[in-house]
Amino acid sequence: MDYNEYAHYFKALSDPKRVKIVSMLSDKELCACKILEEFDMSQSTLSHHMKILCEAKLLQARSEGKWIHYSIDCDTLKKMNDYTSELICTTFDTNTTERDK
Amino acid sequence: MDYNEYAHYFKALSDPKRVKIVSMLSDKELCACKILEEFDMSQSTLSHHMKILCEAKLLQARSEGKWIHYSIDCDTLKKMNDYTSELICTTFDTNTTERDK
DNA sequence: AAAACATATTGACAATTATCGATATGAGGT
DNA sequence: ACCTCATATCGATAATTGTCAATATGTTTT
Repeated sequence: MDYNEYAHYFKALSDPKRVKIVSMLSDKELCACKILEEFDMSQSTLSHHMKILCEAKLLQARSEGKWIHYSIDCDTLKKMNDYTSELICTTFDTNTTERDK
Repeated sequence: MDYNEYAHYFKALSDPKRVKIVSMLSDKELCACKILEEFDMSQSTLSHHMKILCEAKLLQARSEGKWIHYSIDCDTLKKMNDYTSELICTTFDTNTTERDK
């Protein structure tokens, strides 16, 4: 387990605006200008957030003319999902006493 | 969707040491002193990290004598898991062209 | 070539964070 | 009562982060 790698993924989602951006991309790809419309934030700030999400590989970017289309990088999301799955499955159940087992 | 709530969860795991702490608790509960043994960190710093994890409800604490036993809060982990699951399932597949469909 | 549009980068600043040593609290053991 | 152990809190500091305005880069349109 590379703790740094996972912390990097989670850090990318540690800001509510970035959570919203990723959620907006759940079922489609969008260019930055469309994403910006949903926020009260400067263009440079959004660009900064997109960079963080791409560098953490939560998003992937696809250039087309003057637009850059962003979408979710499923491989990374699957890794995050697997991580939390394992924590749930193997967790010691503190709500169950020895007697109950 | 409360973006603040989810950002709070993810923020708690945005530090590699906290990822390690949560992983250590994947199959058992541990007191802070046992966790501290695995780190090169002061006791006050660990206490700070435990507070962040508990306040984000990723961990729960159980007092017993002079010890405090920490364990994973499954409800929150399930929420995080569900969030990433939805992003994976409903994601627009950018690796598939219109022609392929 | 110039204007317009989409995005990235730079430089600055305030707010937040991780860290430590020192100290406080609180529970058991002697 | 005192000492020890486990944990929390406080105060300080260096590093990181989110934000903006200004500017740069690159593409399309006129």
